[in-house]
Amino acid sequence: MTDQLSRAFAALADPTRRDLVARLAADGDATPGELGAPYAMSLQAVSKHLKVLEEAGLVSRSVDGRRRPVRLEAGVLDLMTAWIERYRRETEERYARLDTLLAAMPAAQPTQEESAS
Amino acid sequence: MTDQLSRAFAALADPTRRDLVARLAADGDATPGELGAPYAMSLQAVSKHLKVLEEAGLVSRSVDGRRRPVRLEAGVLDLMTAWIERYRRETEERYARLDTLLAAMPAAQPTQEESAS
DNA sequence: CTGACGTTCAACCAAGGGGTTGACAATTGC
DNA sequence: GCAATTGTCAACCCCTTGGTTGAACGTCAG
Repeated sequence: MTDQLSRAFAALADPTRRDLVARLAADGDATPGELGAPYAMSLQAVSKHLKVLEEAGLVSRSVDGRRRPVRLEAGVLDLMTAWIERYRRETEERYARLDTLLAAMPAAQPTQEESAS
Repeated sequence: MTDQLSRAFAALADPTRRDLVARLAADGDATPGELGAPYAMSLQAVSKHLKVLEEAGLVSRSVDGRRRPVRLEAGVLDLMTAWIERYRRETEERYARLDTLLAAMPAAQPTQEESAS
């Protein structure tokens, strides 16, 4: 599970981390303290979640005095949609081909049900 | 980790399972045996992977004699892209707004260093 | 200087994940 | 009927993960 895509999918598999991403997208940069406030969870736990997101490339942390503002990085999100959409499209194309094939058949050989004209 | 989106992301966090999805998308339905052949891994392990994909709603298994053909279900992929794209778009819109804001400013007020007093 | 603040690091724990092997169930072919 | 084929279930092992607490670090305010 060392590749970027695996880390990204794993990162978003956690509801808390998805919520963090959602809030960063909606409200913009925020500090761990601000981000963790809504959760019934220690700040250390939030820090760990942010680390996971960072190692997945979904988030970057800078240093500003004693604060570490967190920023959402959209790049990896693109990678993910690219992956998903590729195979979703392939599937749909295969189905489409299969449909035309079935439609072109001589209205016989029903696999489960028939619908010829 | 009980919700569908969490299960789906977790399912695709594993390279083997992503490969299974990729091959199902490219080649269409296949049996566990066929799917597992390329991997240096027991058939039981493949079966587990397929179960994870099934519980995520990414795949369905039917029964045909002693075979259990596996089919890729594209629906959940849509859910995932919908989630990701929403926040990617929000992020980009926020950046765009920020850019116009900065561009509209009177070319002063440096954020990191200052010399005015 | 000192103390409060914001954050991370380290050690620990319970639970889950990915793999194994062994046993079992169901279907097919001879 | 019997044996081979196809696949799942169950128990187990090891490593990772999400959470905890306690300590430490750097920074800002008085």
